[in-house]
Amino acid sequence: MSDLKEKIVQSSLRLFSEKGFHGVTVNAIVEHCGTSKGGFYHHFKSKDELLYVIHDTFISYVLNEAYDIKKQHDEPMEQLYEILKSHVKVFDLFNEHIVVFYQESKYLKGEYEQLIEEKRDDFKNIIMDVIREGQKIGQFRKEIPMTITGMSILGMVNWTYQWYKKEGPKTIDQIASTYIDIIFRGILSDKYLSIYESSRLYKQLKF
Amino acid sequence: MSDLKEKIVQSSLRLFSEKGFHGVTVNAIVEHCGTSKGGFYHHFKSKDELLYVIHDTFISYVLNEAYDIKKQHDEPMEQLYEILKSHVKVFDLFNEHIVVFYQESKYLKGEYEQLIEEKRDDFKNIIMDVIREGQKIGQFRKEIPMTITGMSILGMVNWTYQWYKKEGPKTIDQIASTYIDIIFRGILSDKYLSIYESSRLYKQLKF
DNA sequence: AAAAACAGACCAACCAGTCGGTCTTATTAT
DNA sequence: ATAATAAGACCGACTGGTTGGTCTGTTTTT
Repeated sequence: MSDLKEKIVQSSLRLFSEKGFHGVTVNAIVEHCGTSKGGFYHHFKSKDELLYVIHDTFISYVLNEAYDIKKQHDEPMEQLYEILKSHVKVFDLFNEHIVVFYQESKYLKGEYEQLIEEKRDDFKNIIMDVIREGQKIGQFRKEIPMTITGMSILGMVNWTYQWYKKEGPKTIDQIASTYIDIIFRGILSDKYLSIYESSRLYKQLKF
Repeated sequence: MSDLKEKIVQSSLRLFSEKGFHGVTVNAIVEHCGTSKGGFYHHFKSKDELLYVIHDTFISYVLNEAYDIKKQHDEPMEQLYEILKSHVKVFDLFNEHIVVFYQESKYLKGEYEQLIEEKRDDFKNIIMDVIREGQKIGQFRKEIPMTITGMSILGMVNWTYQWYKKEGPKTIDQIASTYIDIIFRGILSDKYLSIYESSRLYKQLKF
């Protein structure tokens, strides 16, 4: 990716995450990074394409992480643990991407919308599969509905974008640890809760 | 509130929640509810004021509910239980308000923004106070940080707007029950977890 | 008769995107 | 090596359509 294109993405991330997609004009973007309309439209077909690129960069990264983790671990408990840990860390790496992703995805047009939705669903399904499998083999409690459990976890984690600030008092590791601990107590079966509490996983957590 | 004003709010709720604030023109709204520009601007100073009214209706309701519950119960555990139960139910009553509230609040201007932010903070503080008090008297686990715990809960619950559909397979009561169960297992101290599990509160839950 | 409720043509501002042109870098021909 | 040429990168004035909001006038209610 050329220097200018990267610069445009960075500027727009900053501006979009602050003022929203519709609160930022193309002129504002090119001014912010010291280029021109011509420069912008040389690298992007439209403002909508820029929005898509931002979305895709983020969701592709998250999705690949999840795939990798699922390959490297085979216990649902460990898979969930690692996915959560990795996914929360993304809030440090892709802070601005995430704000845009969750605030502006409604404004993705046509094909762009579909492409992102697919990957978004893929990620959701990975989580759901982990939970289903975990319930099946008795690691997770069977009495609570899978879908709601999955959405609870996603909600707790994804909501982070609403309040997390890099300069804030809590590190991203503390946040991840707290999430994991609440969730694991909440959804692990009694048997596996005690296994978990005496395991390496639990000891890694830092509050 | 006059008939037409109510109609305008209803139409705009429908349209905003589907297409977003910037995806809907004032003309689209007046067309949808069979009035005119004149009719619209007779009742609202601006499109921005309409957005504010929608925000305020919702957050004021939620806030009052929380205040009432805090008065009627004095145990943090019960307060949290009732607030969660009531707050989740709001997704049935104010489905469209909520979508607009969480998607478009960035576009509130000037004073409107401040007014809403205040009430939003008030609500957050109520939750935080309940958790702080609960930790202090030993109902909630002390080892996990209060702020993150609070935001976890808010996240899990608020995220509901992203996926809940009235026609969906899960009732709002099932969802509330699942949230409460996961959260209570996650944050209650061992002593109070067993109290909770043999209490009336637990028996009310329906998965 | 006066005030409030509503209608709809009109306007001014704004903004995504275009287009002809310039400058810089890469490629080819001599 | 150098001139000639092509290609890519970038500039910025301009445009055409859109949209929030206004204004004058009409109807309905008090």
